[in-house]
Amino acid sequence: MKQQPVNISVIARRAGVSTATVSRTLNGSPLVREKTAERVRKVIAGLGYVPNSGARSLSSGRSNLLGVIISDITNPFFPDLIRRLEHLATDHSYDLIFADTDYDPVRLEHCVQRMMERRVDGIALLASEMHQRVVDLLKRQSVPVVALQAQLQESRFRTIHVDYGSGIREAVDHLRLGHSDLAFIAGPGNLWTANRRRELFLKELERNGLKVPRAWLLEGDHRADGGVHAMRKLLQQKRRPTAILCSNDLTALGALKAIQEAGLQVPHDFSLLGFDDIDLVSLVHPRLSTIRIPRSEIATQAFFTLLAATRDGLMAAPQTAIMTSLIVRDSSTPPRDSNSAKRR
Amino acid sequence: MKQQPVNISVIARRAGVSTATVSRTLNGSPLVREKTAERVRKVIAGLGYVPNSGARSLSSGRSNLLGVIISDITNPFFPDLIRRLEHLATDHSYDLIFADTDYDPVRLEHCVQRMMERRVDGIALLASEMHQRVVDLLKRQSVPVVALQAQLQESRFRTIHVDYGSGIREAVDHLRLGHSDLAFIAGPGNLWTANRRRELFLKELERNGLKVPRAWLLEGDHRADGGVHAMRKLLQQKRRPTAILCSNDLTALGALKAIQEAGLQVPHDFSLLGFDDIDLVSLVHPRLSTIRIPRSEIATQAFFTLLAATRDGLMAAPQTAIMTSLIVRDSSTPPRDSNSAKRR
DNA sequence: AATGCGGGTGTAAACAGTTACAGGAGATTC
DNA sequence: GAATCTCCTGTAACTGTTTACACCCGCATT
Repeated sequence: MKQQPVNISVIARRAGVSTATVSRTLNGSPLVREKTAERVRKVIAGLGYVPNSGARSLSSGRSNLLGVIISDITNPFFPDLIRRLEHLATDHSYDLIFADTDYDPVRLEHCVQRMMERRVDGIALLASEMHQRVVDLLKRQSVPVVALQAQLQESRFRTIHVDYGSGIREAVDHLRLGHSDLAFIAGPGNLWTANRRRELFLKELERNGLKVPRAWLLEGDHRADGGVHAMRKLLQQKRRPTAILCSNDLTALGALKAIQEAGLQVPHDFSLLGFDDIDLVSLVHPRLSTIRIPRSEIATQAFFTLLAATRDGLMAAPQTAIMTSLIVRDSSTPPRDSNSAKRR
Repeated sequence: MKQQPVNISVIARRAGVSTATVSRTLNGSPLVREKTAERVRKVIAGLGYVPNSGARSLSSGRSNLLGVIISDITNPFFPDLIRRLEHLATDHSYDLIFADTDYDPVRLEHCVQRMMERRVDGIALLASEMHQRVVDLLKRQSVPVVALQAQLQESRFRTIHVDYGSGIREAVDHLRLGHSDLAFIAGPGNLWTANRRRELFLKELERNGLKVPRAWLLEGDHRADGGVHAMRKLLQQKRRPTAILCSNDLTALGALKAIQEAGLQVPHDFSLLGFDDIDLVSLVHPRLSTIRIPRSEIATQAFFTLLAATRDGLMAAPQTAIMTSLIVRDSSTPPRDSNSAKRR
């Protein structure tokens, strides 16, 4: 004697109405008399009925699911982003299905495939280790996509434009006055966003008549370890830079660790700059100066872009560029000519 | 002229078979002749057909979805856990739907509700701000649940038993030899796990004939800020402890920051111990000693417990207790009588 | 009295799969 | 030569909702 499942028709029978009326009540349709709706709601509460969203999306064509794909949830930049996204989503009665590619393009492909099987209403593609296969997959189905990069020129994909340049300019301006020997620890070579940052950094230096020796242009992996290793390599060289800019904060934290292990000090021996402005950087000692990327704005823009793409298709989001900016803390010496009031 | 959707019957028609055969091919049933399956697969690839998992779970009764609920993805303890869980899930062709309660019992309730609507095959309840309403909700539906706490005695819920005691014992033993003035910065009072840790800590001290003055028993919030504030309060007191144990690593990091801001040093002025062993603690200077909770084991046990609960219902997981243990790094002075070889 | 209107409700056909059951075609057994 | 078995395939019922459409009823207009 299997207990019979509580579905919409059981509710309908018990409330003495049709399934249509129950459905309408559930969806807050104005086409139900308040008195009827009340009765239906009472039965629902009484039986502890929980609508089946699978069936729901099957017949309505909308899944109320959003897919989020990131490279590495272990990087504190992402949890924050996800949290914001999740709150936005649930506030609009969407659920989030989540995937971590671990920087692996093959995993990415599988993620996308699975999300399409779930018929997600949109995908926020916050990883940047792209693959042509993935792009093809996405193009084939017509699911809205927002990505963090301009790399996806495919018409249909909306992209969130982050202006790394503004922050990098401020950073170089900030350092230039006290330093002329700058090093850069880049991110992994297969990440679009990492390459972009390096590119802009070099371009900005050039604009200032500076040049980075090959040996001071290192590659990390956007994790702390990469920063440690790169910095150790830097410390082994006879000639050393006086300031170091990193492709992200974790890298900078790793570099800081390597510096401290070597018995040296920041900012006395090196000025150090991160990128992202994760909360962590103001927790360590000295607190890191960094280029802030406003995560919350990214989440907001990603979400509403997707929302706009699903609802009717009208009203595209404003799509303003997201600006980055320098946050000066304690890991970088202020330019020599700054007034002493700025020192702590 | 709307383009017609590619569904299973289109595939069937094109391949000259019935939908049943396509379905069977899709699910790798041995009841299809290899030659037929091959033909079907070719058509599928040709049309770029993506099965609809909503419809799938509607008729099969299994959603291949797992829900994960945590309190605060911003706490580095969780991303790691989630990552592991996600990898396990995708390896077994499950998807993860994710929710962050933000320590709010009401959010928790909504999460659970939404997950039940999705007909998840199981819920990993990794948050501990429980509510009777939630328990009732879960009891009503018969969805498998694993929780991180013994609080849920409801027969049906599987729980993962983490033995905080073992690590705490080691920690107190470690500190006892050099210190007798211990303070504890607890977690938020509505968290079961936090209360448990405090309780066990006090019990362990008592066992050693020690006692914590009321003023040295502070409450944090399991974030860095809480640690900072608690530590500042501690620093204002005339009489100060010589060692501080914290309810989690973020709290300890906050405390460390407050100590350093006050111009004091760890471990010279205070020994400091964290809890969790997030990667971060070996990134700061000095690296924190801490009580390790093996996250990966928790994820593994959670996942396989759920898996066992869905598949047939047989073979319950081993359910061994997960042991915690002390990891000594640089933030705690070794006991006075230890030989000097241990110093760095 | 006929017509129109609109709010509230029911009927039944989708939606896209899975799967119990039936059955056909060969091969094997009696 | 019939019965049985095995392997493969098809038919159709079923999963739980949404929603287009039809309909009814009471009221206001003509």
